Parts: sequence; structure tokens; C-alpha cells
Amino acid sequence: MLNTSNSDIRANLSQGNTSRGLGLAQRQGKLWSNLKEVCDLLRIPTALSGIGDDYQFQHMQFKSGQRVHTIGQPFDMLYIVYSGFLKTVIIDESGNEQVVGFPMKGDLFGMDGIHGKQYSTETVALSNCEIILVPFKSFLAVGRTNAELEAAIYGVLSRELVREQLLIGTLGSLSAEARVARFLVSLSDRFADMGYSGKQFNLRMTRQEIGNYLGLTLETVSRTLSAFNDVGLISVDQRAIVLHDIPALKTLRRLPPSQVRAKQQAAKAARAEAAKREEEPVIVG
Amino acid sequence: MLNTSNSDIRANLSQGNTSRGLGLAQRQGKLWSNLKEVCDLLRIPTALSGIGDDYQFQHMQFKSGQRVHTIGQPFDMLYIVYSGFLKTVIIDESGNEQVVGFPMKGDLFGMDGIHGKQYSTETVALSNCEIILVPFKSFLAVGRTNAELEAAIYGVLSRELVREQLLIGTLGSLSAEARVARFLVSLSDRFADMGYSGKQFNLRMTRQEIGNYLGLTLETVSRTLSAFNDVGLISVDQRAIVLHDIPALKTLRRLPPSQVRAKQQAAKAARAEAAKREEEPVIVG
DNA sequence: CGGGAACTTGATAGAGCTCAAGCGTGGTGG
DNA sequence: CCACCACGCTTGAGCTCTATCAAGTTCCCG
Repeated sequence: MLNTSNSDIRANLSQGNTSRGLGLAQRQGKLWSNLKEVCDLLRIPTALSGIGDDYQFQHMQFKSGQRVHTIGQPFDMLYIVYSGFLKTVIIDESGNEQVVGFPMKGDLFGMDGIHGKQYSTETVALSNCEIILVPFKSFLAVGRTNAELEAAIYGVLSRELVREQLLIGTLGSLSAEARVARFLVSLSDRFADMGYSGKQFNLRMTRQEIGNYLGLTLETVSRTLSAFNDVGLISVDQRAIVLHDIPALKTLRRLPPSQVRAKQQAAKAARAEAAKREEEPVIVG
Repeated sequence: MLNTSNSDIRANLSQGNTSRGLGLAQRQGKLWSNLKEVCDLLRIPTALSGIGDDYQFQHMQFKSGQRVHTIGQPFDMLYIVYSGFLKTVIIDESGNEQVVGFPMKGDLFGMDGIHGKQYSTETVALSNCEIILVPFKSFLAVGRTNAELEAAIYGVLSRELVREQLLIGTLGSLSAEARVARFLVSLSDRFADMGYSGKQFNLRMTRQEIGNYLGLTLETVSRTLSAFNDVGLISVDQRAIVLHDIPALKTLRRLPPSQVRAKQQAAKAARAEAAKREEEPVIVG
């Protein structure tokens, strides 16, 4: 089923929140970032004037499974991912989760809390994480120090708005295969942005979480990944992914029927034919 | 099919962008709004200090079908709906539209353009509209005059983020019936906010546009509305809607099978039974 | 009054969900 | 260090919901 051996893939998958090979100080995480570091993380051009060390932002460690903020919790803080992977979910009146995003390095989250003075989402660490805490008051104060910087901050909010619109477009109009394909490409892009390989990486979330995010069941996600694997678009083994044809994944709308699928199709057609014939009066010689 | 006569419904549906009965000056629209009026529209508390007449925002008229901004157009302006109804769409690489919102009175739009310096969406008037133009520079300048006001402005962006998350939740996890039901309730809420009736109103968009927004086909929307009408949850006649049981619509997950549906179900089951019996060896007396 | 767009309704098919069973893997405790 | 267990993943079979295709009807606008 796999075109590449597991060990080959895994050996090259070192991005993400791992403590192997780091010194003690780094493993424990740094404690503070200044404004310039924060801007770099958020991909705000730091050529902007007047960025100094006036502001320091505290870091905080979260273990896998811990919640950074919960629904209904009073809002007073924004968060930036320094390292690690998380998921942001909303929960409806009957307790069902809906994943609305997978924050990772450089992503700002918690903005949903500004309106209404409390968070409407809940963000959970999928791996051990290091998060930069940005009190909303400081956030506002920083904007006031510099007009360009302020515009850039609005730009970060806007980026999130656009990201969500893209997801709406995906959920509203694409087939399961296209959704999964684009999800892989979007992960690829984000890993590439972070300086890791965009071609091979480990998924940080379960099939269940991917499916929830894409409006699909975990079985459909699993089947779709297997189908991509079978036609050589990707290699999958559990969480390990290799993308073999990113352009094709980008534009994929529906997978051409594979041989296995063709067989199933044929079998189905044959069955239907047989049923039809049974319904017709049979002339017995 | 309709529980209420058309004329009864229509007679009460006077909200929205209509020029009947208004004087000349109003029909042509006012030309400028000051900051206080803009804040009121955006539902920003105006108890805030220091809101004066320093800023004036120009109005602009759009006829039904006209575009307020288009995809790729350089960004330098935000827009607030003063009156009328619009739709905001994204367009994918193969030219398919996806409706991501229906801006109406008091809604801010165009924020997707901040990031990337050009609009990623296109907003089209569904009726004649009056739009307040807010140059992004002024928008920033207003925030700088007053800290509370600035927080409120971020709140408006955040509100939009939350609205989109809600839509993601709807698209990701609800049945067609639940999607349509919640869509009606959300329209109801917004009409009520605007001071109109939340119980009866006219849809301003086609079935096609509703379906596109909800990730459904126009036929499914039409059938679902008819089904709601049949069980007495609502009355529908073309664009005219009366909601008879808003709480039920709010929590609806799946419609209990109606008599017609039950008949179809029974017929189907019977057919399946018949097919089964045919497959079994028949003992002929 | 005519033409086109919007809407309704029906029949049918297929994509994806549900239910179910089995397997791999990583973590844990003896 | 090994064995076990729970969780995540895969795969299969059947069914359901919704899309698709196809007429008709109504309404609105010129």
C-alpha cells in the first residue's frame, strides 16, 4: 500500500514540537519575546520604524491536551503560537464540536473573544506547545505607537477572515476528495512557510479532527487518503504524509476512477442489470 | 400550500430598501454621516467620550446588481450598509461563486481587503443600496482618537470572525433542513435588530444564492422550505416568509417524517421487500 | 400580453454516512 | 523487556440524503 517505507519517511520528519537535540534552556522554552520577535512570527515586516524593546511578552508552556482558553471564559488575552500545534473548536448547543482551525507557529488566535468580551471558541494543544501571551490592552497599545504597525495588525485579523472564507468555500462547494487534497496542500504551504519541508510531514491531528474540520467523517478522510495513495498522488502511513504531486492536489476536483473503483463500479452495474432482468418476464425455453 | 394569503403577508412586509412614501430628499439618500451615526449603525455604544463631528463619511448609491468592489481591486476603503441588501462572494479558480455573506443595514464589509492590499471578495447589491464609504486611513485615525472606540472597532472585526465561524459550523455538521432553518432564524434575528418584524419578512436573495451560501442546491432549498411550510413551521410564498415557530427552527436537526414522506418511505420499503422476495427461490404451488 | 427568470415538484442516481469488524501502534505496567 | 490494552486507523457493505436532470408553473418586467 505504501510506496515508501515507513522508516524512510519518518527519518525526514523532524519539524514540529520536539525536544530532541536541543539544549536545556531551549527545551524548557524561552520565557519572553520582545515586539520585534512577535512581529517576525506574525509575518509583519519589521522594516517599520520605532519597534523597540518597550514591550515584552511572556511565554507559557502547554502540554498536549491542555486547553489554552475555553468557551465562555472572560476575554483579556490574545495568543500567538511560538511552537507546537493546536486546534480551535466551537461547541454547539448539543455539545458537538466543530473544528474551525489548526493554529500553528506564527498564528494569532483568541480574536473571537474581542467581540462579546468572552471567547466563543476553545483552543486545545495537540502537542506540547509554547504560546506567547498578548494582553489585549498591550495589543492595542502597540498599535497606537505606530500607524504602519497598526495597519499591519488589522492585516493579521483580515488574514484570519480570509482564511475562514476560504474554508467556507471549501465546505460549501467541494467534493470530499477535493477537500482533503486542499487540506494537504494548505498544510504543505504552512509547513513550507515555517521553513520545514512542504513535501513530507506528519499530520498532527487525528482523522476524526480532519474530518470534523472538513465536514466529513473520519472514514471518508481515511478512504480518500488511501485512494490518493493508491493512485500515487501521495504516500500515507498513519500520520506520515509525502506529497508526490502538489499541483495536481491543488486543482483536483474529483479523482478519476481507479482500477479498484472501476471494478466496484462494474460489479454494481452488473448487479443492477441482473435485478432489471429479474423484473422482466422471463421466457423459459 | 400556503396557510396565509399572499396579500396578507405582503401587506406587512415593508422593511428594506423601498422609496415608496419617502420625501424627495430621503429618496435620493443623505450624502454624509458623522462619526456618531456611523457608530450607532455599527452598534458601538456611543456613550463613549470624545465622539464629535470631526469626521464625515460620504454616502453612495448603488442600484440592484451593481458591484461595490470587485476581486483584485486595490483596497483603500471599508463599507458600511446604510440601507439595502447585498451579497459577498468569493470566486474560485474555475469561476465558481461562493456566497460568504449577505451584508445588510449596519454591517461593515470589505475587511478582507486589508490583508494583501486588495479585496479577495466581491460585493454585489441585491437591491438598491445606500453605502457609507470609510477610507481605511480614516478608519485607523478614528481608532487613534479614543482607546475605547478602538477596542470597539476591533470588536466589529471580531464579530465578523465569529459570524464566519458559525457559518463554518453550519456547513460542517448540519443537515440541509437544519441549515435552512438556522438561516431563517439568523435572518429573523437581523431583521429584528434592524427594528423590523422578525416573524415575517421578504427574502432578498434567490434560492440559488441561499443554496450557494448554505452549501446546498436551489432545489434542496426549495423543497426544504416547502416541507417546513407543509408541517406548519413557516409559511412560504416565493420571497415572502412567515415564521410560525422560531424556537423549533432554532434547534431543529431533522424534520420528523411528514405524511407524504412517510408514504414515500413506505413505498420504497415495499419495493425493497418485493425485490428481496424475487431473489429468493419461489415455491410455486 | 409575451418572454424570461425564479421557483416548485418529481424521478433517479451517486457521494458520503453509518454500522461493523479487524488491524496496527504506541504507551504502560508487570 | 515483553505483553497487554486502548486508541487510532483501515476497510467493507448497505443505506440515506442530497445532487442531478427534467418538466411544469408562477411571477415579474417590459
